[in-house]
Amino acid sequence: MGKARDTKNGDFNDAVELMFFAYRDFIADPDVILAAHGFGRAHHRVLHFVAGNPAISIADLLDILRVTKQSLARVLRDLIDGNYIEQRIGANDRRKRLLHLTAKGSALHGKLIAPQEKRFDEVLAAIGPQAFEQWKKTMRLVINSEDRDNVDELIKRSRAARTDNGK
Amino acid sequence: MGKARDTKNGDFNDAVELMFFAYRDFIADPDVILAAHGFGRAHHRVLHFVAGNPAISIADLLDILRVTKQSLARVLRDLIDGNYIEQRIGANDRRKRLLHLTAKGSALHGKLIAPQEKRFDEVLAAIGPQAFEQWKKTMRLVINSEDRDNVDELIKRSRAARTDNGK
DNA sequence: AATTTATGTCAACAACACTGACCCTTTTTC
DNA sequence: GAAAAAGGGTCAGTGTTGTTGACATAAATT
Repeated sequence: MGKARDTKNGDFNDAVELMFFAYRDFIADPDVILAAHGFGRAHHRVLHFVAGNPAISIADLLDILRVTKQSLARVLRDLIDGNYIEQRIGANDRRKRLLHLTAKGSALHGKLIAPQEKRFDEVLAAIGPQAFEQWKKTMRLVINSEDRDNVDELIKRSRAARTDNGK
Repeated sequence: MGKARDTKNGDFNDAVELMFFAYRDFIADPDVILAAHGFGRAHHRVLHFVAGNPAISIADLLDILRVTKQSLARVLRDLIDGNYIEQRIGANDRRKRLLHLTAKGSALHGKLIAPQEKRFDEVLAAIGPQAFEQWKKTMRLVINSEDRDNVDELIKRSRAARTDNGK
């Protein structure tokens, strides 16, 4: 009932609004490019996580995306048929179909992520590297605590994948 | 091609990943509650923005949600029929159907937003009020520049709506 | 040899978005 | 006052992306 408590609730509500609008604009960027290729956001997500996790298995990809394999199969089929992604049979375990971007897939992924990185480039320019680092730490805390380590790993792998490609 | 440039690109890619996972968990919270009521995320969004903008018109709500009126109509029908939202004919302009939450709608909205506010309460506890404010400023900059003032307005109205209800 | 794992696929269904075409009522404009 | 514009409602059809459930195949493990 005190003033402090009202302000506090307001803070959290603000955070909820900001999450909605920031994500809305962030995700809207690639839509135009996707539509030109006849793809949707589901295709984008697959492309993105295969880009960041070369040689990822179907099961691991399902774990990241948290969708059913039937749901993944549809968009993955489009991407494989369109020569954006290729499957390689696992050397150790020949049951696994390890996913890789083709040159075509890598090019599309680059186009899709460009406006999103540009968006954060502008944010960084506005607030400086220190505040940007703080923002990233905060965003990490928004993630479920039990998943934070996994996300750390994903980000690490994604960095490595980018360096390997000399990108 | 220098080391600094690689690191910089890595930063932006990190930001993209963080947006994805943070939003995924953030939005997953209310799903269980929604499912129990036979509602989906579209219902949640309508409920949320009517809560924050009492007496909002259909056109203004469409502008926030950025969906077609046919798409809105379906979920709005569910919410009105279920007595979560009521329409009042505009006093000045009798063409308008101004939307309000009923007590039932307000109660459901409260239940839906609770886990999300709790999530940010924990973030605040972890990083402190100053870093939290900085995070909010940064998130605002992630929003399209032409929309930031509108979001400021929405947040202001939402605060006012909450104070009026003595919440 | 039997079981489990990794993956693929068929079928049906539901939520939520879209376009396009109308309609009615009310307000504004000429 | 008539015509046009604005606000809203609705019907019909379609597409993407998600779901369950069932079943199939090949390869690895027990």
